[in-house]
Amino acid sequence: MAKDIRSRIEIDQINCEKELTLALIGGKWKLIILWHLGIEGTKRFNELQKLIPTITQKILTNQLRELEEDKLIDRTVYPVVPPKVEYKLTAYGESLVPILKLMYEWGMNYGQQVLGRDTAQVAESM
Amino acid sequence: MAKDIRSRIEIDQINCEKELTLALIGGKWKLIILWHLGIEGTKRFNELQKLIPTITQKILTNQLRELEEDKLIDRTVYPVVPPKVEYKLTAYGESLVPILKLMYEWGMNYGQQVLGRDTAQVAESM
DNA sequence: CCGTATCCCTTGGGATACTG
DNA sequence: CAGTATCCCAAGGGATACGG
Repeated sequence: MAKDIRSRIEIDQINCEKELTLALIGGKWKLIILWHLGIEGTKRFNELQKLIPTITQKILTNQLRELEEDKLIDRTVYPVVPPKVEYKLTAYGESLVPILKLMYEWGMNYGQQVLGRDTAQVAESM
Repeated sequence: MAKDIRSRIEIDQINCEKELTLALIGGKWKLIILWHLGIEGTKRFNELQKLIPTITQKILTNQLRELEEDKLIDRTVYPVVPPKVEYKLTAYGESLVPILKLMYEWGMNYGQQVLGRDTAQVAESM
């Protein structure tokens, strides 16, 4: 059911479908989350937390919930103690990866040419 | 000089270069502005205002200023009365258009499949 | 381990009015 | 025509603490 999604992103206020895309990836941490899941595959909650040290638990949960609601990631709960929860991209999420890569390349170029920032080491670490 | 840009988008807090890209296009109206300038070419201030009826003058000015600061658009002032100001994409702005088109296509697909929204008429109007 | 529940605060965006 | 100048608001994000 798409009702929740519609309400979350206020679809009536979207002028064009590219803004819908932006609305889905526009959260402060969503790009990194999608990137890690896209490049490195399935991750547990605390693995993501280690990969993104400055995010708080609450916000990580929040961002993951929204991505799940928007059908970009899947959440799998294993009924064990202690809890184990895994996140991975859906087909929709996967189809977004090429765009993320383009954004990455464009941003790297821009960073070097306009900001004079060499991003080689960042590129490696991601 | 890139100092202003750095400070505006708080470059230290960018984890990866795709977030830099997001930071540049992430304003509420920037995608539409870039789109119009990219597809239809140079526009005057009030032409943009007519194309985006629900934006206020202040916000339009603000978004245009930021895009200009970030070297994505050029602003040309003609010293005439009444004033005439034209906006158009820079080379950097142009290089962003393919990404916008991908976002547009992805969003249209997503809209149809996940939200069940037929976006044909929107597509025509843009 | 993987979350919720509170409380707080900044920032982006907006309504409105005025001006060279 | 193309802007500033004020004032205002809601929402997203964050610090911290607690729970199954």
